[in-house]
Amino acid sequence: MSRIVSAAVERLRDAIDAAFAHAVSEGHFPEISLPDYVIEIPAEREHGDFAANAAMVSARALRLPPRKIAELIVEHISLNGTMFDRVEIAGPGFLNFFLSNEFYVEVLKDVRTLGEEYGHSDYGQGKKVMIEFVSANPTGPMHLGNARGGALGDCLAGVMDAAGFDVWREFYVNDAGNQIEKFGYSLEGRYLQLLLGEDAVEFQEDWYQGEDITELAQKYIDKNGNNLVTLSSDQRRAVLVDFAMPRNLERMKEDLRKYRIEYDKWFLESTLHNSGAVDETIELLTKNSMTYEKDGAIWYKATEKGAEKDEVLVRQNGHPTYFAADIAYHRNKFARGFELLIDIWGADHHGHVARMKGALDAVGENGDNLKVILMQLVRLVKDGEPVRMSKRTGKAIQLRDLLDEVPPDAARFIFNMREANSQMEFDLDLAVQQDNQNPVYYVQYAHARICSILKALAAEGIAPRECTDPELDLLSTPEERELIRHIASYTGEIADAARDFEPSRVTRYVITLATLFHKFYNSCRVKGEIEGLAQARLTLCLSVQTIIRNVLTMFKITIPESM
RNA sequence: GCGCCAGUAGCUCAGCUGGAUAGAGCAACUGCCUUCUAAGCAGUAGGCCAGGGGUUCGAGUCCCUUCUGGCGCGCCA
Repeated sequence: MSRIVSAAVERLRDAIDAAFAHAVSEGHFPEISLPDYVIEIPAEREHGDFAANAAMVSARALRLPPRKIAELIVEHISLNGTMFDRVEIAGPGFLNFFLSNEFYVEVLKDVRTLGEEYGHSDYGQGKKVMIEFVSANPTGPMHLGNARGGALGDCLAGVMDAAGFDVWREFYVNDAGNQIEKFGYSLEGRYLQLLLGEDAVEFQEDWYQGEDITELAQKYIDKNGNNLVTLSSDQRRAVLVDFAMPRNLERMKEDLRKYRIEYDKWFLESTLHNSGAVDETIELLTKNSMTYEKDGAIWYKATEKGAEKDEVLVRQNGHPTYFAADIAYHRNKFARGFELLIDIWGADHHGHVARMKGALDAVGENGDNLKVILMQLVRLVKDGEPVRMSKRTGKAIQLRDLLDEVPPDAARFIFNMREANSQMEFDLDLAVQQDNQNPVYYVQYAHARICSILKALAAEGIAPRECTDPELDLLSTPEERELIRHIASYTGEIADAARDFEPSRVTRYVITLATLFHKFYNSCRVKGEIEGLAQARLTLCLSVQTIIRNVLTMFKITIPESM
């Protein structure tokens, strides 16, 4: 478990607190406790490796100028046993601390020891977390939003796993309810039109218009002919849905596999209806006085939980709504032992979030244990122009269209460069480019370069070996120091990304790591240096290589040895 | 009308619980390969952080307000 940075900060804080207490005991300060202060990494290198604002935040309480307080703290501080060897007072009263050689040496030894475990932590304490993502309707192909949701959910799962959560990936299949009804009518319509002619059925406007429906109907005919024509409409639709939906699901699984997404479970909504879980949930809400009847429907008192209006649970026609089933589904998740539920939804569902949390409270669960990540829309751009339609089908861009053009490496990486909650532009030209500015290549290239160094040295009979502390101390150029500091912050970055449910933090982290490595590469050589320094730099290269591998593995992106 | 999200360089976006002179990539211009991969690096230029108030030692960050954009407000999901 790499805790070097947090341990360093912790010990620094202890030292500052002790210095303050010491100064109080000598009567320099009144007997008050030090207010909360921050230890952070300053923007400017000259301002040290870490800076504390303790003197400034306590100025008012102590009725002393910040710089005077800072001076007294510095006079009484002991840096023995910390990872720092120097402190300066700067600006309005910042305490700027400088890391000692010991820190840099320890970081590199840590990465070497931990290897592929480097970056992992017990931040999540083994908490069982379910990430439900994509969950596209099985009535048709997946769209571009599903592409973003897939990359986001799968990579978040990787981050949470690394941060010490017990992660489960799930896809909720809406194989019941209204849209399945509509799916049935749509299939039936096309089926009859194909056999009896266009005018046999009036194809309703709100049915599924996509060509995939016609294709499925045609497939059924190819296989079974016209055996449904004489059946009742109910029977016909049931047979067609039973035929078509598994095919749609299979196709979705196939597309997602191409996208390198595998789920622990595909959960069928129909099982909730069949098992009585939906009815039971409605009964429970009724028992808790959270429902009433109006206009022949059963309503949930959402307004009692702060919502603007109440919601229908059971329609006039006796069918439960999506909302009712969704409450039952989330109860089911908790019942299976998941302590934290993460749902990834399109931002157009934001109105549903508060309702869902409130409803979970209403059935005796804690709505706070549901975290909904809202994902803003993606705008596809090509040649600087927005792309709405697929060239191939003339219809809205599908996940499949995207993967036809963009390699999964690039798609997964680019979708995770932006925060979920920001509208993003997906530049097709950039994603497709194999040969220049594509950010995923930038990172992969750093890895390939490291492999290349290793190969070049191996050709001269030089193999990496463990370095002594004095040898690692040789890594003292600004580029080397900067790189090592960034390496040290990796574990914390993973934990922060898990805390914020933001895998994009890790993406940006690894881009910066690649940048710092490329800078190092351009200013320092490995091959040809004296043996000790060459080995120390080799250790540094291997550390970078380890982290790039860990990140790309976590994000399921390929790791090329040469490019 | 009400609600949610956003507005930072020409473009796409960072800016961690408020901290010191606001950053990166792309696009533009200038340099760097007889030496470990130039898919790289160094440099120049580019900003009233949408506008206006406020909170405080200190605001891109917090509060109020106006403007602009996206999305919601179904017995759809």
